[in-house]
Amino acid sequence: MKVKSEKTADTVSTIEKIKSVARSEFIANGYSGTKTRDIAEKAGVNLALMNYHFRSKENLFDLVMQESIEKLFSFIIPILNDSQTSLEEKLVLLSEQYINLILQEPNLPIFVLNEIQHNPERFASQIKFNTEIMGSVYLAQLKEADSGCDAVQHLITYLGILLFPFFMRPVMTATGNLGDEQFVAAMLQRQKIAPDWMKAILGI
Amino acid sequence: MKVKSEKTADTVSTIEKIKSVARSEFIANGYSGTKTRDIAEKAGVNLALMNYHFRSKENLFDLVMQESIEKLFSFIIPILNDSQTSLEEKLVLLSEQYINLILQEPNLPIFVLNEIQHNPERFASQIKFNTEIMGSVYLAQLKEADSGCDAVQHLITYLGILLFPFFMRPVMTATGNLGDEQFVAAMLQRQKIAPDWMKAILGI
DNA sequence: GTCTATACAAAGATAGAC
DNA sequence: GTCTATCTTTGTATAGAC
Repeated sequence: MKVKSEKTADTVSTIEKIKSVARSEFIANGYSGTKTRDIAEKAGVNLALMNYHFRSKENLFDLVMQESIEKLFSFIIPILNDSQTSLEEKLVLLSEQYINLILQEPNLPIFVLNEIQHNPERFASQIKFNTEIMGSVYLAQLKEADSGCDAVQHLITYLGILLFPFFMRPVMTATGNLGDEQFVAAMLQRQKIAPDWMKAILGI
Repeated sequence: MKVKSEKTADTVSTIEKIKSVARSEFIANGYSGTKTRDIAEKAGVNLALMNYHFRSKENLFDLVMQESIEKLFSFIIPILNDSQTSLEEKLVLLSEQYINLILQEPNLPIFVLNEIQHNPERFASQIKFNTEIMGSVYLAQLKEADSGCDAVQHLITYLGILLFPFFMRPVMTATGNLGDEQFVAAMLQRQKIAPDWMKAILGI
């Protein structure tokens, strides 16, 4: 029984180890830029183990994508659908929590959006944009704040204000305009100002 | 002489044909997602011809990247550095010309930024962010308009307002929230409003 | 100089024996 | 769970036809 539980524990940790390395490799290099041998090597496991636990590279990738899409989109849904908070409060919450989240994993947005672009129909079903976001309290509040412009526009704009700097990060840091620490500092500054910017756009 | 000029013309068109297909393939699938055989097939040329005209896949890719970076970044430099136009005029010009440009090639931004992220040091030298953009008249005018916040923040914000919707496009269209035509319509609407949004942010 | 057919090597993923 | 074999894909090199 001791042996058996150890085996189970090892199996779980091996699977998690592979998934963990796969996640960082896929996010760093994309699907086609990632080699299964690299994952196996960095996870310290035998190459064939990946095919034993997961059926294929594609399968493993789908797991990572599902997690990543969940993290990037579903994460904000509770904030968007809280009927107790005002629009202003939602803007603050979104800025705080979203930027904190992405600072932990700066390449998550471009990874997810890039892979979706390469394979839109494949991942479309996993994105809960229709009901949870398009029918959210947040969108209704945006519509109320500015009936002159489509609320979806404002939705996208605010996401862009919060996320786009992370797309530009490699450009800024690689060209030597910004150090890594300076980028983080800039994002923390942005985190505080962003809600005011959005309110200015909405005229509230 | 006639023969020679014809040969030259054919050569050019073959090279251009390959480059043209390579461009669209690389932009659609990224570097590692693109196979040389696909390029050859879609260009209707023999596979070995690619290695004859260009030395390698990497070489061909570098040409495409150089063009793409030029298109995405250097394109706006003349607008940014025109000392004859006001900040408000620059905002309008940027919105008009940038959105028109990207509507022609909607996946250009995410392609370029994604590849730069995969290989920052390699393409850093090609991005003229230091002098031409960081030292631009536009940035000085932004600084003048809002001394309370770093002008680079505003630079990034406006780029995000103009470009980020294109990153979200596959998400919107694939989930059935937006048709392709509706997306274009939304971008044309945004093209008109974006300068006003930015002025609201700047408080001018 | 331009293009084709073919061959080769390396890397990839997967399957099956142990 | 592991190791090895295999089969496919992919990038590149060569030899020669036009």
